[in-house]
Amino acid sequence: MAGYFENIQAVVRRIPRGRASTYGEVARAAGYPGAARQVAWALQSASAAGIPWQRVVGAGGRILLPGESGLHQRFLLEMEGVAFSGGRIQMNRCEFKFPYGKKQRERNNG
DNA sequence: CGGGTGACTTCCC
DNA sequence: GGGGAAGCCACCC
Repeated sequence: MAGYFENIQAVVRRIPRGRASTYGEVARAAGYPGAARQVAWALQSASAAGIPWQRVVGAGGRILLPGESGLHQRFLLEMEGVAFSGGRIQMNRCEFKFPYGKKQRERNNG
């Protein structure tokens, strides 16, 4: 059985270029509703190398990563075409919604 | 086992 | 829109 990291990473990898999702949504799509903090924890861990971590943001499209890391994240997102307005991502245009339902969730994890 | 921590979220003022 | 409170859960001491 895949562990926490693997499930979360598999889900994050599903987020297409130019789109973004939230910690809570990723947690839900990975099968861990309510584990938003663990998503953040998984991303900052060493195993996060190679996954599009920048596409995961806070509820409402806010970047929660503090300091320069946050600026870097915004830069990476703008580079791939994610639209910002004010300090937030325009989620109405750029949010990626995971397909839900049993089979589809298996696809997310697998 | 208990307590502190955090790239969270939601609700309420 | 800022700020506090509560709920959340894996990790580390």
